[in-house]
Amino acid sequence: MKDDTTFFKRVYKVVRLIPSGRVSTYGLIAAYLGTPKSARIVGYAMNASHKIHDIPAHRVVNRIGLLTGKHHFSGTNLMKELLESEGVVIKKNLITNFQNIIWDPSIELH
DNA sequence: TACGTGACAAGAG
DNA sequence: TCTCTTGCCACGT
Repeated sequence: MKDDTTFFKRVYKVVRLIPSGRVSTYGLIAAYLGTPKSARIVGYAMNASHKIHDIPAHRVVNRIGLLTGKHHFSGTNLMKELLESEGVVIKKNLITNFQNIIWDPSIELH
C-alpha cells in the first residue's frame, strides 16, 4: 500500500484501527512499527494528524494513560470529552481504567 | 542542504 | 522511589 511508505503513514494506519472506547499509547504504536524508541515520532505524527480528520488522535495517550496531548485539541477539554463520550473514564487528565481499555496493536493485530 | 523541534520512553544516578 | 539525561526519526524552516 503506498500509504505505508513513511513512518507517519504507518502510524496513522494503526491509530485508525483503534476501536471506540479503547485507547493506545505512543510507545505501543512505535513498538508495533518496529521502533520502540521512537515514541516521540508517534507523538509528532499525532500533531501533524490534526489536518487529517480520519485520525482519532484522542485515543492515543502516553504510557500511563495521561492526556498529554489535550492541549493540542481545540478547547481545553475536547480530548477528554471525546473519550468520555466513548465510555472512557477520565479523572484529572488521567484515564482511570486505563489498564482495562488499553489497546495494544502488537497483540490485537498480531 | 542542514539544524532544530516534538502529544515519549526507559535507563542510570 | 524519584528526578534527570539520553535516544529516536521525520517534518518544517
